[in-house]
Amino acid sequence: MTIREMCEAFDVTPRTLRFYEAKELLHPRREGQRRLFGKRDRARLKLILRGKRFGFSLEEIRQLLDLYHMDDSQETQLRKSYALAETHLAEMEAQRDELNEAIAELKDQMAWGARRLAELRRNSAAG
Amino acid sequence: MTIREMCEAFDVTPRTLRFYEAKELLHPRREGQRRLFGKRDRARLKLILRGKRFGFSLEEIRQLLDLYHMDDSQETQLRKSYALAETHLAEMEAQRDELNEAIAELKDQMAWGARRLAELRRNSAAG
DNA sequence: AGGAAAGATGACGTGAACGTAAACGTAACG
DNA sequence: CGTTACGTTTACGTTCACGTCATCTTTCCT
Repeated sequence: MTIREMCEAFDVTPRTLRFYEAKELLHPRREGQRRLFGKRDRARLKLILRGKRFGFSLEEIRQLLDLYHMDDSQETQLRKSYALAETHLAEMEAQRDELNEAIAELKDQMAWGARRLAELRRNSAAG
Repeated sequence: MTIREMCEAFDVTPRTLRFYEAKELLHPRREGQRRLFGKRDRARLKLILRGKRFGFSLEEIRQLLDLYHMDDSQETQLRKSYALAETHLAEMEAQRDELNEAIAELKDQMAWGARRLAELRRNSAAG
């Protein structure tokens, strides 16, 4: 996959992909001097963009990415990755819980607003 | 509440609070020239920090904040706020769903890692 | 061969969200 | 009455995550 195809598939700019490579979040292979993105790169980019939406920094994401290819690691590295994963999992679950709470509160506020609107409508109908 | 108390209560710096005021996210009243933060400011700051954790920009948060005091608004403003709230609610629910998916995937990866670790342990015990 | 299109590198620019330092006010303490 | 502590404004500095040229190859088309 060329850089352009990659950009269209994920709605990012070439600059972004080169930037991610410079930051070692992506490692496209080269054909001559051109970048070629494979299946693995697409999987990683998907995770990167997801991580961003959750508010993780690129550096945090870079570490997280290693968790998704713990394949050929030594036990020491595997343990480190696993521990990091536990931390991040806890963070994500906490964030989900807080998000649910925020959603509930926002719904409350909206219900209140809806009542106010209905009330205003009744008054204008009466007036 | 003084700025210092506020900082300790929410673990932010004075600079941050002044910055939020400059951006019109907070409106502490003044005693002479000193800032005094009330209950309302604490509620707002809580929402600000929450919003940040969910990846919203300060400008987005500023708009969201108005949703939480739709009290004395006119119908037109109330409708606008309500519509904005619906948009944000949808975003937050989408984010929650994606977060749940991400959590599930990460758990899968960790289960896989756990199996690898167990396997390595068996091998070293055998060796 | 000539020229547009796509991709690469390098360098500088930018907006968001603060950090940090300078210079000043003031209120309490010894 | 000095100084210590906390607060203020103003202004410039910094980090992150890219955007935006400028310049240079490589490739593809006619």
